Amino acid sequence: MLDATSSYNPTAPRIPVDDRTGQDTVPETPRRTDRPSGTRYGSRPTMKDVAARAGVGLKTVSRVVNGEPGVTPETERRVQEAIEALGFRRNDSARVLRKGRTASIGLVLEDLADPFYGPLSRAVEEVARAHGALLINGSSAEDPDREQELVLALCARRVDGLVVIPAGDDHRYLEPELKAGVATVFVDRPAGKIDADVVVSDNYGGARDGVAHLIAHGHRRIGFIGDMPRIHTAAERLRGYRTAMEDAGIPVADSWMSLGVTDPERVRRAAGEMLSGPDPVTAIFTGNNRVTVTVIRVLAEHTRRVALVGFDDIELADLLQPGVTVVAQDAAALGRTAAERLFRQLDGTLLRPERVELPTRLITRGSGELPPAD
Amino acid sequence: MLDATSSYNPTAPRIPVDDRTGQDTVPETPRRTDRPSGTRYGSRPTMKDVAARAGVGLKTVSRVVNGEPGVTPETERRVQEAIEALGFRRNDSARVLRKGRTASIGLVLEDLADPFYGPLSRAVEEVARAHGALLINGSSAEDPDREQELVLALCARRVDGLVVIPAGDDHRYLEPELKAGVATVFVDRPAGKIDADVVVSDNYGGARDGVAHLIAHGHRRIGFIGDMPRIHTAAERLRGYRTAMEDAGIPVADSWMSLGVTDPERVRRAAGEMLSGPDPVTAIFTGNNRVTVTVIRVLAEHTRRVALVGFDDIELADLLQPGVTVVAQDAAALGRTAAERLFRQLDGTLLRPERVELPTRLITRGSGELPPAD
DNA sequence: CCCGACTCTGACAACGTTGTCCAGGCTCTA
DNA sequence: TAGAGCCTGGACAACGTTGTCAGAGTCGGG
Repeated sequence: MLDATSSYNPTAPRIPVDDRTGQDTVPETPRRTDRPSGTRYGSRPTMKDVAARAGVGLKTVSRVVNGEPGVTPETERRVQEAIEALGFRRNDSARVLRKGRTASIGLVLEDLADPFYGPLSRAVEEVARAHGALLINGSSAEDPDREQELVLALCARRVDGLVVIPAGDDHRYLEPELKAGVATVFVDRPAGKIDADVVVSDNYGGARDGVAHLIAHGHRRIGFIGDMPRIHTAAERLRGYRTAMEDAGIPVADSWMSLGVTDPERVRRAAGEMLSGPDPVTAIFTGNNRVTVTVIRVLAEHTRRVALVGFDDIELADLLQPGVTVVAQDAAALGRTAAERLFRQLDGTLLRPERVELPTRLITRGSGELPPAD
Repeated sequence: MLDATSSYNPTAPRIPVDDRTGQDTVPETPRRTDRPSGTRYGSRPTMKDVAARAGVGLKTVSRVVNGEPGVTPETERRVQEAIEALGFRRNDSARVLRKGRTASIGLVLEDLADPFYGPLSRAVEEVARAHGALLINGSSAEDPDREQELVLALCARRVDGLVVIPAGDDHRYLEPELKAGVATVFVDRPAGKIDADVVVSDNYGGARDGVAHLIAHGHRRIGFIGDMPRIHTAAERLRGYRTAMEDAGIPVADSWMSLGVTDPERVRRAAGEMLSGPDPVTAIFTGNNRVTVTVIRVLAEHTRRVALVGFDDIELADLLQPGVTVVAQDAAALGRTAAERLFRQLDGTLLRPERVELPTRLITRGSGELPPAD
C-alpha cells in the first residue's frame, strides 16, 4: 500500500518563489492553464495582493471578506472585483492561527465502509454542519495504535472537538488535550482510564432481550458468536447472553460461545462447530452485523432449520426467507447524540462527563421465532 | 437542525489571555481538571513554553519535534521531558502556514451513509494514509450549492487535493483552485465545463449488458427505473438501456421509463405503474442500489414473477429468493484509482487530465434469468 | 467658520511554526 | 599550542490573517 516511489511529500520545505524565477531553472510547462496576472504560480493570491490590486489597505480586504461593517459600497465593489479577478480564497490556516478555533471536529471510527458506521458518520456530519463545522474522518481499523495516531493528528490540527469510537482501552494519552479544552465524546464504546462523555447503546440489555426471545420460543441450546472479547460491545453482549441464559436456568456449554475476529472464515468455522458438535445448538445469537451476514449464509447452506437473532439491523433482512429477527441499534442516533453533546461541551452548557445509554429495539421477522428443530 | 441557542461560535474572536487574569472576571470552575503549571487555561503550550521549560532555544525544540539532526541526546532528553510535562502538541495550522502543504485531502460525495460511498471513502482514505495525508469528508446531499460550498471550504483549508463526486454540472468555480495547484479528480461522474481528471464506471456499457441479459432471456417489455436525468450516471445508464433495446429491435414505450428522485414512494409508484398498465413489463432494470432495494420490496408483494437486474451490487443479494442479478461496479476501486491519480498529480507524474473508465461486471444470481411470465 | 462627532481606512503587532544564518564552543591536526 | 573545521544552539524573519488603535475625511451644528 505504501508507495515508496511517490515524491509527494507534505513535510518538504516550500520552495521560495524567488528561487524559481531564474531562466535556467525554469520549470517544465506550467500545469494545465495560465494564471491571471498578479498571481505567482503555485502560490495563491493573498489579501495583500487583493489590497494592492484594489488600491486599498489590507484590513479593508479583511473587512470585506468577513462581511464586517464600515466599508463603503464603492470600496467593497472594488475589493470584490479584485477578489474575483485574482481568484482569492481566504487561507483558513492563517485564520485559525489567529483566531484559535478551527470550526472542525474529528471523528475516529473503525471502518467507514461498514454499514453501521456510515450512517453514524453522516449523522455527526449533519450536526457539525448545523454548527458551521467541518468533519474530518479517520478509520482506526480496530487498531489501538492507529487510533491514537489519528486522534493526535487531529489534535495537532486543532480540531475543536473529537468524537471517538475507541479501538483501544487506554485513553490517558488524551489527558493533555482534554485539559487544553478539546471537547471529546466517546461513542459506541466507553473511554478507557479517563473520565469522559460516553454515548453507547444498551448492548447488555439488547443482547439479553434477544436471547430471551429465543428462549421464549422454546430454545435452550443457544449459541453466541461475537467479536473479540477485548471490544467492550462484544463483552457486554456476551454478558447479556449469559444473563438471559442464567435467568432461564440454562447452563451454558463452553462450545456454545465463540468470540474472535469477525472475518467470514472464523465465523463459518465457529457456526459449523456449534451446529455439528455432540451437543448442537438449535439457535444462534450473533454479536454484530458482519457476523449475522456470515451466519445467514451458513444457515442457508444448512438443512436443519436453525433460529437466529442478530445484533444490529441489516438491509434486506426483512426480505429473506425467513426474515431475520434483530436487535437493532440506531447508528444515526448514536452519532447525533454524541455530536450534540460535543457541541454542548463547546457551548459550555455541558459541564460534567456523563454516560448516555440509548435503547435497542427487538425487531421480529421470523428467524427468531422458529421453534427448536431437534 | 440548526441550533439557534448555541453559543459555540467558531468565528468569534479569541479572548486575550491577559483579559482573564483580573480577579473580578475569573471564570467559573475550570472544566474537569487542573492543568500542569506553565500552561494557561484554554490556550495550549507552545514551543516557546517548551523551550523556556527545557532551558533551550525555540529552534532546538523545533528540531526535536521534527526529528532533525543536530541536537545532543542530553538536550533532546530535556526537551522531550518538557514536552511530556506540558502536554505540548505541535500546532499544525502554524506549520501549514509556514510550509504551504497541509497533508490533507478532501472528499466530497453525496451521502456517506449510502453503502456505495462508504467503501469508496474508505479506499480514498487508505491511499491518503499511505501518503501521510488525512481525509476530510463532506456530503453534498446531491445539492450543487452545497457541493460548491463544501469544496470551497476545503480549499480555504488549503487541502492539497480534492476528490469530488459532483452533484452539480458546472465546476468553473474551481478554476482558480486548479490554477493554484490544487490537485483534483472527479469520480463516478464527470466534471462540468472544466478540463479535469475523471474516474468513472462504464455506466453505459454496464446498463446495456444488463438489459441485453434480460433480452437474451426472452424479455421484450422491459422497464427502466432510474435516478434524476440530470445526474450523469443516470443518463448514461438510460442510454445503455435504450441502446440494448434498439440493438434488439425493440421499440420502447414511454411508460416503461421512469426517472426521478430515488425515494421509496416515487420508485414504488413507478414500479406499480409499469407492472399494472395496459402494456405491463415482464422485467425491470433498476438504475442504482436504492432503486433496486425498493423494487425488490415491490416485487416481493407482487404475485406475478417479474425479472430484475439492478445496477450496483447489494449486500445479501445472493441470499434472496431468487438471488438478485446485478451489474456490479467496484466502489473501492473507483476511490482507490481516483486517489492514486490525485497523488500522482501532486507528485508531478501525472500532467494531463484524463478520463479513466472502470469496467462493470454482470453477476447472475437468478432474478435476471426468470423467463417472461405473460 | 470652526469644532466635535462620526465614518471609513490603514499601519502594525500577534498568532505558532520553520528556514536562514551566525556565534560560540568543541575537537582534531599540524 | 594555535588554527581550521565541525557541531550545537539561538536570534530573527516570514507565512497570511485578524484585532487594536489611530489618523484622515466628512458632515452638521453652533
